[in-house]
Amino acid sequence: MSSPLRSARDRARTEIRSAILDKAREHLAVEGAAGLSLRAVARDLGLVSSAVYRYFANRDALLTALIVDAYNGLGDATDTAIAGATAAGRPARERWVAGAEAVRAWALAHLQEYALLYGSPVPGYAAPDDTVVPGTRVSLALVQVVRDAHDAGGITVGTAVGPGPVTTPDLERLAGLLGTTLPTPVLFAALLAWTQLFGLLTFELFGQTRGIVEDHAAFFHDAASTMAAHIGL
Amino acid sequence: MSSPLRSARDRARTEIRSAILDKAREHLAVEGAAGLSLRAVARDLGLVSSAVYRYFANRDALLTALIVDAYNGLGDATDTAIAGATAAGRPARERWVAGAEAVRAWALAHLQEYALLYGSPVPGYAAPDDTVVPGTRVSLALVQVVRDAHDAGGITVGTAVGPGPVTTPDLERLAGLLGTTLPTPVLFAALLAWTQLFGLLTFELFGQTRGIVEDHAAFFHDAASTMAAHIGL
DNA sequence: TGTACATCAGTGAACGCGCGTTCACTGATGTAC
DNA sequence: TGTACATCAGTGAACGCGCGTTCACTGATGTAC
Repeated sequence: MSSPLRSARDRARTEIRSAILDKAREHLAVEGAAGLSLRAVARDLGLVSSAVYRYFANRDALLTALIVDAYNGLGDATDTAIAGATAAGRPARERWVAGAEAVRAWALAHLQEYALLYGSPVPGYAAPDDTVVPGTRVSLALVQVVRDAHDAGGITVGTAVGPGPVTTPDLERLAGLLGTTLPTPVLFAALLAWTQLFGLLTFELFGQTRGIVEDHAAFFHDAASTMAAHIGL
Repeated sequence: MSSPLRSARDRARTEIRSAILDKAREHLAVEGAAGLSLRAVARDLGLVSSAVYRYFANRDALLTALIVDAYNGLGDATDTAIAGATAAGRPARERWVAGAEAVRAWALAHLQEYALLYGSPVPGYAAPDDTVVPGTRVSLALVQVVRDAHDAGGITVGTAVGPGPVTTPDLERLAGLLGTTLPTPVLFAALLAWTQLFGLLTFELFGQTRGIVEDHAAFFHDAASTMAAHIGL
């Protein structure tokens, strides 16, 4: 507290906390969330299982930390990709595709973490509020591309079918929540693209498109471009 | 074998087998696939755990039976809905939407079974070949609507962005597999709609759209119509 | 129709396993005087 | 700078739990003569 440098105890604390998280991520990658065990993680670190309780209140707290980190990793990857495309002066559609492909790249590299975020809910685990904000990062990054394009006048609304009379108020509420003036048909298309993006990834990662799609990267690229086109980018 | 009526033993066998499956489905609905336990199922049926092994070789065999039944339940529901819409003389787009909404209705009524089929893979479980054919039923039912419409000349291809040069051969291979002459842009759009349909459902069921979409039924309806429009129905 | 044997559903005990969490403890690190 | 006390990371044993699977067995059902 009084020292400008953190104490040895303090340093050790953060280091070991990360070591636990890293090892837990390793286990997650092999066993999945349901098979993640405090005891196994402790064992692998040469710790006694009860020692982990100095760092995480219980198994759920460890899971929550993993979820928050995963959301942030995904958020960072997407932000970086979009920022890069923006810096390179790429048009909105390509920025959107770059963001989408960053999501895919992260998901492929972190399969079980992706499953933790977007797969079946872990039975008996209720995500606490801490996970909400990091969880919105990807969606916000992607919708920001659409907002920028719209602000620059670069969106042509021409979707065949838009939202119906029941869905429209829902979208207006959402627009208010986002503090944006995006027209509802555009927001509708963006929402659809969002669900499609993750639907596609989930199918690819969980093996539903096995035997149907061969070149997943190419298919994803074409799909992402199509989504962007539907949004009007 | 010689008797026209099945023996008491035989009847008991099929009945108890179904009782085990029913109880397993109940447990699945509460605990999820990872928490499904042979012992708990046996206990609830007043059986000793080892007795279950007279009916299923092991836990994985039980899971497989649940998966096959679930795929068939979903397939039946979809077939019935589409057949009903066809019998009522509804146009192709409405037939597609009817099929999609049947998938949603089934999924809502069988959340954990849906998760078993389309959620995170169960760690350590590899679905055997028996599950492949039932697994394709929904997709085939939906694509059949598109084929019928195409055969009747009812498809207007006008998608903004189609498949690229890498994806096109993939789609031609798939068309061959299906034994259809659907143009690749239509097949591409159908594939996208398929992934979007399940992406949307997964988001709704797993709570990703909580706080974003209020009236899920209406949103789904609008989304399904939009997908159909993108296919050209 | 009656008897002898074969089949097989269900039993109960056991094997060997891993899990999350609690708790009194020890000894090293940090802090206040 | 040195000492006394407070903090707290890590220990090791224990509690109580549930799991999948195997195996020798019993007794009822089915079958062949």
